[in-house]
Order: sequence, then structure tokens, then C-alpha cells
Amino acid sequence: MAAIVANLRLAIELDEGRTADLAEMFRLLGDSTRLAIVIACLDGSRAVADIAEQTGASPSLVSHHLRLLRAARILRAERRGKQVFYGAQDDHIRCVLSDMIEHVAEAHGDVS
Amino acid sequence: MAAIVANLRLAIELDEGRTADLAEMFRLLGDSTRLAIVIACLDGSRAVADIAEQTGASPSLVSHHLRLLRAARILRAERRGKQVFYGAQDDHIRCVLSDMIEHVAEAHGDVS
DNA sequence: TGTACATATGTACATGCATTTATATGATGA
DNA sequence: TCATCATATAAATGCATGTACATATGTACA
Repeated sequence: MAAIVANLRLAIELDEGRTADLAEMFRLLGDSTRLAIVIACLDGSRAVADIAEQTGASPSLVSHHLRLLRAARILRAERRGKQVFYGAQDDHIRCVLSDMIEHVAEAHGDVS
Repeated sequence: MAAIVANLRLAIELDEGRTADLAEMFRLLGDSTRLAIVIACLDGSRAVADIAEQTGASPSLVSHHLRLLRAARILRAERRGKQVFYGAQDDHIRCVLSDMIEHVAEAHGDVS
């Protein structure tokens, strides 16, 4: 991924509003609990209770975060009977995460 | 970018520590002022005063944020005389940003 | 060495926000 | 409709952190 855009020079010009929107997205990913929830939803849809179990957070807290993530269009919801399944809204989120994972891995001195 | 990894299924498994590190990265980008600072440094190195002027934040505040961004290896610093120039640490940050910009653009109903 | 400029650091405060607890809504099956 | 399960919402609280203000460090040049 990174090699594709190696030495890229991004001249990003954003007005205040867009910058705030961008920051809001990152802010939502910037909490461990919420990030774990997002990661749990990346490979297919998961029910709220499953997410709660996997992340170790209470269903109430998970639901609370899911509302924010859905509002930001990071995740999307689909109801099946009593359960509601959450999955990634699109592939941008996956890209963002994989790039950031690479970044952190390099920061830790791991070979990429 | 997105097309390259379309329909990608990322099965990410991260221990708590790694998830916390990832979240910390996103948290740093999740503040409007700090994000504007990062964006200002994406296309080449900029001096602190320049960043302050461009973002409208005080030099002191900019310096505060720069310390965090440098510690997280999001930006790197280089001294030239009295001034210190800050630039992007690597291309992962650029990828992360461009992907997130696309995501937000689509969320706003813009044509990609 | 002394002054001016550029950047960094220390401290304190006020706001934001993640979390918990409790309660409510919605769906299924008897 | 009633009971039960799954999820969602509401209110309260305690901690984290962005910011401002004051001060310190570092660099260059006279």
C-alpha cells in the first residue's frame, strides 16, 4: 500500500469545516474501546452482543459507541430479527486502518 | 486508492496494547488544531511560526502540539538555524489522510 | 556577553467525553 | 397480550486534555 504512493506530496487545502469533519472521524477512532469495536466489525457483520463479548465492554457501552460510529458512517447497521448486525461502511475505513497499522508497526521497529 | 483494495476483508487481530497504540495515533489526529498542523506539514517542511500563521493558532500552542506529533512519529523535526522545520514522518500518514478525506467526501454526497 | 528572535516547557483551568447505572424501546414466540 | 431477549437511550459523574498565560531554553549576530 505505502509503496504505491511513495514520495507522494499531498498539497491538501481544506476549509475549517472540512478539517473539523476529518478530525471528528479520527477522534471517533481515537478511543481504544471504539477502535476495538470498529476492528471487530471489519471482517463481516457482527451482532452487538458478539462485539461486546469480543471487546470486553458492556452491551450498553458498545451500543452507545455504535450509535456514534453509525452516525459518522464508519459502520452501517442491518437488523435481522432481534439482533442488529454492524459492519464497515466502506473500504476507506479498512485502508485507513491498515495504513495506520503499518505506521505503528514501523514505529515499533518491526520490519514491514 | 480505494479501488485497489475494493471488497477487501481485513481480519485484524490486535492485542490490547497495539489497539491502544493505534487509538493513540488516531486520537492525535482527532483534534482540529492538531490535524490542521499535520496537514500544513504534509507538502514539505514548515517552520513553527509559519504553521502558527497558517493555522491561526498561537506559536506556543502549535509547539505544544508539535511535541506530541513528533513523539508519536507523525511528524519529524529538523533544525535550521533559529528555526525548526516540521514535516511528515512518512507516507503512511499521507495515505491515512487521503483515504479519510475520500471517506468524508463520499459521506457528504460528493462524487468521488 | 548582551540583545533579539524562534521555539519549547510549566502550570492551571475549564470544557469535553467515556463510562456506569438505570430505564426504555423493539422484536419474537407462547 | 405477556414474557423474554436484544438493543437503545437518558442522566450523572469522574477523569482526560486542549488551551492560555507565563517563563525558559536555544540560536544568531552585534
